[in-house]
Amino acid sequence: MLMNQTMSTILDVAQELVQTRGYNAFSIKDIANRVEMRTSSIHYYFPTKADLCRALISRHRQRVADVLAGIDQKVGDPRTKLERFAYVFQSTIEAGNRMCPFGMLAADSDTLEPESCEELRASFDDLENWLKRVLLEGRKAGVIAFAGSAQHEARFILSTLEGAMLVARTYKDPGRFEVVARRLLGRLKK
Amino acid sequence: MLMNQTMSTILDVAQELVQTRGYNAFSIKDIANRVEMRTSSIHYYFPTKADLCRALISRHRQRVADVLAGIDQKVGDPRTKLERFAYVFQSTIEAGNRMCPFGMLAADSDTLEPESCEELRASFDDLENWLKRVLLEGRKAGVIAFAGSAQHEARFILSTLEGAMLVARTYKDPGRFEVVARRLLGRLKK
DNA sequence: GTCTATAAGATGATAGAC
DNA sequence: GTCTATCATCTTATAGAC
Repeated sequence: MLMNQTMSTILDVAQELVQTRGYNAFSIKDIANRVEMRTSSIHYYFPTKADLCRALISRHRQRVADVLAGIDQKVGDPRTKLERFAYVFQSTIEAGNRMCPFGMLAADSDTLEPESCEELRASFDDLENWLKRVLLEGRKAGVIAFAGSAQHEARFILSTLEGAMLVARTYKDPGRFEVVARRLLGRLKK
Repeated sequence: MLMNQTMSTILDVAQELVQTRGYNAFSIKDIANRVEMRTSSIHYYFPTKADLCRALISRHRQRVADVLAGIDQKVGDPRTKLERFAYVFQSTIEAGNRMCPFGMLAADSDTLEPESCEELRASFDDLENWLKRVLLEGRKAGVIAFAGSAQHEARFILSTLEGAMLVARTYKDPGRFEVVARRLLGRLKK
C-alpha cells in the first residue's frame, strides 16, 4: 500500500489506540483529535474503519518481518536471536503498557472483517515460522534443546509471550512479562 | 451479590458476549435482544454497563474458585490437578471458540473501571495461587519437577494458557490450544 | 487535502405508565 | 418488574465548499 506521511501518522495513532484500548474501544474521532484533523479527513485517507484496520495489520506485519530480518542479519547465535525476539515484545509493554497489536486484534477477531482476520493469522504464521527456523538452526548447531517438533515449540513460545503480555498488562507491571520470558527461554538451554 | 434467575440469565448472555466479542464490542441492546427484554429492563437489574461488568467478574471469580475447590476435592494427584486446570481452559475454547473471560477483560482493561480492574487482578491472583499450591504439593510429593520458584512457575503456566487461547481463537482451532497445553504440562514430568 | 455541515443509526441511560 | 417513550451523546460515514 502506497503511503504518505499523513497516512503514516494516522496509522501510528490508530495502532497505539489498538494496543492500549482495543479495536472497538476507540473512534475515528479519537484519532482525529490526536492528529488534529477532522474525522472527514481521516475518512479521506481510510474510507472506513475496516480499511484502516486492514492497513494497520498489513503495515505491522511488514514491519515485524523487517525487524526479524534485521535480527537475522545482526545476530548469529540462535539463542541470542530468541532473546532479541522476546525483547521486541518486552519493549512494547515497557512503552506505555501496550499489548502486541496482533495479540490485541486476536482478542477482537470476532468483530473484524474476514479479510483482516486472515491477514492476522498470516502474521502469526510469520512469527511462528521465524521461530521454527531459529529453533532448527539452534538444534542443528547444538546450542538449543527442545523436545518434539520445532513447529510446536515455536507455537508454544509465541503463545507464552502473547499471554505474558496480556496478563502483565492488567498489573501494569512489565516485570511480570520479563519473569515469564526469562523462564521461557531458560528452558531451551543445552 | 444477591442474584435472582433473571440477573443470572443476563450475566450468562453478557459473559458469552464478553468472551467472544470483548467488553466494548457489545451493547446493552445486544443483551436485551438475546434475553428478549427491553434495554430498560436490563438497566433495572444493572443500572450501568460498568455495574454489569463488575457483577460479571465477581461471579466468574467465585465460580472459578468453586471449580478449583472441586478439583481439589475430587483429585489427589497434583499432576492430574494441573491437567484438570488446563482442561477448564480447553473446554472453554472448544465451546464456541470462547476466550477466558479474565483474559478477554485483560485485553480491555484500559477501558474498565479501576474497581473492575482490581478484581480482575485479584482473579488472576486466585488462579496463580492455586497453581502455586498444587506445584508445591507436587514437588513435595516428588511427582512434579520445575526449576525456580513455584510462584514464577505458576505465573508461567497461567500466561501460556491465556496466550494459547488468544492465538488459537484467531484460527478457530482448539487443536492449537491443546498442542500448547500438552507441551506446557509435559515439561513438569519427573 | 482539509474543512463545515449533516445524515442515519447506535448507544447508555432515565422517566413514568402499567 | 417490564414496558413505552424519550434523551443526549457518540459513531461512522458522506456531500460539497474552499
